[in-house]
Amino acid sequence: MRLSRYFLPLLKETPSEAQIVSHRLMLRAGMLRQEAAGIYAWLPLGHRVLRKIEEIVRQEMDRAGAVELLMPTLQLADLWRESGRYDDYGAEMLRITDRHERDLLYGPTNEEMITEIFRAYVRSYKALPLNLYHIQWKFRDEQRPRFGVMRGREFLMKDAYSFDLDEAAGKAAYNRMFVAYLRTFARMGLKAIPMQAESGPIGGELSHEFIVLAQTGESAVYLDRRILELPTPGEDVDYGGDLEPIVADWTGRYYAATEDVHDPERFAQTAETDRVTARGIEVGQTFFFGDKYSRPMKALVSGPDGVDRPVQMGSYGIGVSRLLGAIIEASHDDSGIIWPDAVAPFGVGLISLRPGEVAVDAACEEAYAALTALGKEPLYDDTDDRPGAKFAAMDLIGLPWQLIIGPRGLAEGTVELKRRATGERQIVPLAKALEIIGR
RNA sequence: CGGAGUGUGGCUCAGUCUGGUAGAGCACCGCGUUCGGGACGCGGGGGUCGCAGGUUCAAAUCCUGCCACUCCGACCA
Repeated sequence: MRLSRYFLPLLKETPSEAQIVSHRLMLRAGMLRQEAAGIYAWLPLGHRVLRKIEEIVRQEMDRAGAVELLMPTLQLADLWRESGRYDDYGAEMLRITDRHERDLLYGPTNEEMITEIFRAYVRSYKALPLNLYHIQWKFRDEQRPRFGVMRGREFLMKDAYSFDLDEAAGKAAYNRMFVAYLRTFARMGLKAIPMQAESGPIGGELSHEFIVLAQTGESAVYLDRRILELPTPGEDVDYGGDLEPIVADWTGRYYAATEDVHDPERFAQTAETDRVTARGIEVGQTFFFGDKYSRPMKALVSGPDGVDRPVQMGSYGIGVSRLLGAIIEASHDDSGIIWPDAVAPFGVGLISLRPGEVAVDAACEEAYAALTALGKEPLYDDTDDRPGAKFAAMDLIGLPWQLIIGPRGLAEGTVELKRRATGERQIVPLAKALEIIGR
């Protein structure tokens, strides 16, 4: 992409409404535009990152055996009356009336609808296990939206729902999602720690929150340092096998809890040198809630014995849009964002220090073509801005590599390659720079 | 939902107390000089001062009502 043809409205000054660093940087980097309290338009740069995150989530869900579908944002109130949650949910639910005076709502989550879909088609244990998920916009009418995408009213969420015949199979399904979550967040360059959680309005007893550690996190967390060293399951993890040992490692060996469920006495049993008090951002939550919805909504399956029983369910959410904020909170410096390679909106920022000068233009075009061929998605700054402004802009938007081409270096047969995360610079021939980026 | 604030050009803000024909910096457009870490000069465009009433010869400024947004707290992917 050529910057001269792109839409990247950078802000030099910080808009006054933004309090936390991720919100400030997203606004300054031209990723986001607030349209109302907690409601945002995703500008091209932000949209690209959102898509990258979505794709990682999708790949890991698919790998774990979940099947994607897409449910609507609007739902009939009657469905929620079946589960009893229409009244329970309160003012956070955005309620709408259509022209026929039918009660609708903008979905804050989809347990009811997925249960309705399931019961319409599935009768037999032979169709199980089944896990259906979608990535769809949700709306929760927060009393006080804030922190940009960290707590918006409209947000993009991946929600998966598992269906199993009995509790043991249901817990195995829960474990598959648990492992998939460990992998998903790790791929985005995040340290996400699963912690015992209260299940809140979703219900159920088995639940974990996945918390990203960041200084600006919304809640206090307490954990054993050693949990940070646990290995993330690899790409080759066997989702058909027993995942309980992995889950047990992450949930049973070391203390980790949010302030809601923190138990100081148990925490005190951890060696003082291993005790860590930090702040965290919740980026996902898993629930196993058995027949909480299937029983009232009569989602029954018959087992091998021919007897009907409510299907055992779990649900598994990831705050896709919130993850952008969480990643930035965890990865930035004074100059701007530092995107992990896997979610970066562009792989390389190609900076021409002197557009219009023949040799510089030629070298830039060569680099642009080569980077594109490498699949590195270069963003080519071919504008007439001064070098200083270009460097500052590139640091702000945080692409992993900066390839800087100017007349001075070219006279020596070199270009400059900068790694955004470390600030490390190498003065090398173009071919060498391309080779390093391509590794 | 309790408490506290703020609405003036795209952004950051001054002007409001003490009423008198709307300002600065950045951004934008033109020209010129510049050009390896957010340049400079000259010229220029852009604002129903959140909305609606009211007071007044005169309202960004005073009064009333409404709306939106932000912050602190209680609550949440």
